[in-house]
Amino acid sequence: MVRKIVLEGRECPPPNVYAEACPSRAILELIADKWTLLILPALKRGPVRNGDLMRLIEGVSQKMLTQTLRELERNGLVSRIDYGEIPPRVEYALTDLGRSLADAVRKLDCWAEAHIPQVMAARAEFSKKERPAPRPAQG
Amino acid sequence: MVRKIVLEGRECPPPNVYAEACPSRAILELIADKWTLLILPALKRGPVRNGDLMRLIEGVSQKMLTQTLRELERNGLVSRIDYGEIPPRVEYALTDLGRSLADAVRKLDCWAEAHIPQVMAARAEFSKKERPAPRPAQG
DNA sequence: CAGCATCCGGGTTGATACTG
DNA sequence: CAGTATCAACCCGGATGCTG
Repeated sequence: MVRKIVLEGRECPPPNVYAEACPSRAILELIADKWTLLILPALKRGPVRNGDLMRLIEGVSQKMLTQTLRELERNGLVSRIDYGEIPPRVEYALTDLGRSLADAVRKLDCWAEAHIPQVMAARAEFSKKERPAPRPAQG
Repeated sequence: MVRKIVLEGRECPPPNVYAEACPSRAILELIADKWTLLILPALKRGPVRNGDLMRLIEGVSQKMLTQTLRELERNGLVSRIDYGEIPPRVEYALTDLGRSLADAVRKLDCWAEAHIPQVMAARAEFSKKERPAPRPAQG
């Protein structure tokens, strides 16, 4: 039996994002952000304004929203359209690059929503397992 | 007409993970973690030992590895198999639930790796845009 | 080898106030 | 409305030392 970890394979073997120095790691960390995971699919609807995003994504602060959007813009996933009006009117939209990622991200969102029952059940199960002996103290 | 339903299902409208109170948000935040994004696909290869993961995933500390694995276990995505041997031997594997998520997560990893050039290019472009006039002073 | 407890520095986040 | 600036609080995450 070869107990060696086989790296390369057609089906699923993960890529080499595991290398700390690889740029893909940095990109991955951009994606591994709770606001990114919410904002990206939200933009699939089409150009959205700042205020609309604020209202849509409950719990996000103005600071984090802008910050995340900037980061996404910097990485070419989102485009910012400033109409130069007064009062200000700015719209955010997915770029082609962003769209290709938003599809994958949306799947995660859907997964999260679709598997709430299973996860909840697992948590309950885990609690039980963790406390097999409720410390009978003394008799 | 069934068409409308099909369109809604496969097209983009994001789900209601946007509600702060919805459990899916909590689940999403579990996913929105850089180590989760690396560990999950890593387990697709089959049961893996702690040490192997440490070596595979560069830069992860023992603490974060265990911590993340615990969290994944708690949520029913990963199963922990302790062989009760000495020296200790523990293996981690995906549950069915975890497997279904790992597929989606792996796509993100692949995306990150596949789009390095585009992202790099976008960053360069962004830098230029941010500094349109490098203050040429006078000619 | 697997994993926990502890300490602690710093990055990240939220609140608030302010601008155009 | 969109966005910045500032500050304090917090939590994350690394390092270390110890256990079985």
